[in-house]
Amino acid sequence: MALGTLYGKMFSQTTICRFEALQLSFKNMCKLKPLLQRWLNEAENSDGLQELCNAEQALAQARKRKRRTSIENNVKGTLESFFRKCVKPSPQQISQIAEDLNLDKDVVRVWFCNRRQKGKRLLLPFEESEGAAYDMGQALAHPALPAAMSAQAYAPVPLASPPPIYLPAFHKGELFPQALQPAVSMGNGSN
DNA sequence: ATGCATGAGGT
DNA sequence: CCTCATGCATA
Repeated sequence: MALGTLYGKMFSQTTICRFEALQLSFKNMCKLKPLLQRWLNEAENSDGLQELCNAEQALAQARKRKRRTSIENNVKGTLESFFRKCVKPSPQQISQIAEDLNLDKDVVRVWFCNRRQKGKRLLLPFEESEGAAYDMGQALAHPALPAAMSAQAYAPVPLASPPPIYLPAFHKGELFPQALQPAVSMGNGSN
């Protein structure tokens, strides 16, 4: 709220949380860091006193948002398997899947959109310069999945040497360290 | 902390 | 329709 009244930009608990957990895209984090850091600095030296800046949340949400449909776990599992076969199904395939699972077409479409987005925010940071425009959909989480995906940009791994490119179970905090460093110094309030 | 949703900007 | 940045609603 304070952030909003001070810089005009308001952030939700969701965004703050995802920022702290480094679960935003690399670009997104870079954009947000300066703002959050600036706010944090001022909030510290100012002896916390402007916290009282009114925050009228004229929740004039006249918009009728669709209620969050809850997908059952077993159904999610099925969707996951479909995703592994094809990360970007055609509208027709989506309709098909939707019918199979007895779900709304849009729900399935959005599920795939979100699934792809989820996969990207963790992998993108690894992409080094170069024109390495892989389409790596989900290299992590599946150390064993030679799927039939039309791998077109993957290393022409001969045979006999398991390529270590499948990063072993890593943690969010181990991703882009150069960006993490400055971020870490923000959180600890003691010293 | 996260899952499903919305909307803006692009094809 | 997609990607991306975001967030309401809920686990």
